[in-house]
Amino acid sequence: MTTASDTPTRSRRNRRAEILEAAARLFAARGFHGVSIEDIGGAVGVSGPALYRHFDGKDALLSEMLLDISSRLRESAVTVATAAAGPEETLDALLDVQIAFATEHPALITVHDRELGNVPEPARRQIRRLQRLYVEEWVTVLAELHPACPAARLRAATHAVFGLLNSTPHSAGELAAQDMRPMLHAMARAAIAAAIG
Amino acid sequence: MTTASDTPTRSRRNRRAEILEAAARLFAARGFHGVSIEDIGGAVGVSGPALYRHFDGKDALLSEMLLDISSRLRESAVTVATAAAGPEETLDALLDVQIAFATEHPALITVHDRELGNVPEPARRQIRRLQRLYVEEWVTVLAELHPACPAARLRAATHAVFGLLNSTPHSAGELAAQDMRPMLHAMARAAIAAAIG
DNA sequence: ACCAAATGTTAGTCACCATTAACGTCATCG
DNA sequence: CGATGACGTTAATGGTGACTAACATTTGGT
Repeated sequence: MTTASDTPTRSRRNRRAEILEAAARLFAARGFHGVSIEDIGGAVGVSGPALYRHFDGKDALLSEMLLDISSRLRESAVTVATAAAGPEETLDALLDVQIAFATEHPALITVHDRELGNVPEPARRQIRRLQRLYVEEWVTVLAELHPACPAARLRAATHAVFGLLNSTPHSAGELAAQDMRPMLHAMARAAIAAAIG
Repeated sequence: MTTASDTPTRSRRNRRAEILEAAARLFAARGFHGVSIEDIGGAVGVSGPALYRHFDGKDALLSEMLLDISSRLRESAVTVATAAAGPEETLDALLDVQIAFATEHPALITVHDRELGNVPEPARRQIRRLQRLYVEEWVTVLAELHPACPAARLRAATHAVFGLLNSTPHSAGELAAQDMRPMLHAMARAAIAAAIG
């Protein structure tokens, strides 16, 4: 109804990506089971079963979406962690990665931490693994900053910080991104210091 | 299959509450559309359409659930705000209310900020209103602590703090509640100070 | 121009699910 | 007792939605 039938040339280009993006937006808004194949097709200008030319099914679409998100996050974290000067700088860089992702792709973040339960088993394990590795990247850095703190506490604090940073989809529109990002960074920094300091 | 058929006397007592509790757990785990009436009935030992003796339908059940949650939160906030000595104490009390609710009823918190979109219109508006009033309770207190800070920033910071506090369902089992609660309080306090200070 | 792969379309099919109907049971209260 | 209402049960019913089948159309390589 709104988008999609722009240029007929673009259609051939990256339908897959277009579908994934539209599906993410819809899943974030109404939940996996609240969105039909027809809805997703309609959002990109094709209708219904055309999606089966690009994906094995609705489950496969979700699996690929979450796998992509968790891969990207983890990869960014690894890059940042290896290229860093010290734990303080690494933590700042990790925060920036997560904040950038959350503010630039709110729908992906929303889907990422709501819909894992709907991913069928082969992929679910892998996504969980990537998520765990991502968390461990944070925990490692935090442990360097405060070796005496038990790992369980560091992990819990990390999840709390994710909750803080991933709140952007909920407060969309309240504040401009240019104001939101440094505020989130400062809040997260202070929260971490309070948790493990 | 698991619970429910304990005492036949308890059955007559509070079926409604039992149903609401089971439904909350299921909705939190699989999402509103991922749970069938049959599932909910089965979870309390009756099967399927028996629920219609207690609720007008699946939508009505969700509406009542969210209305109850937002009412309880707002009422607690009002109580705390009127009985308080000063803004600092009020803020501490508000934090304790939210932390207690989030750690004691993780399923309710999860449903509360995921499923509003599935509530039909008469109730949706009312729930939104209660949620807005709850947020305003926080914003009012924060404004007293820092009058120069623009309201939009206070609102965004409040949402971020909710994200932090409501992260408990995600980090369930990492840390004992007795350790988790003061840590969340300290993190939230520090995050607020960093945001508006 | 011709073939094959890619990409769509529309019309089934089949399962699931919310809701209703029609029909018991049992306790309470007159 | 006997009726009434609370609470359940098992069969429809009707709609929706994922997926498949059968049938175009386009397109790029030869």
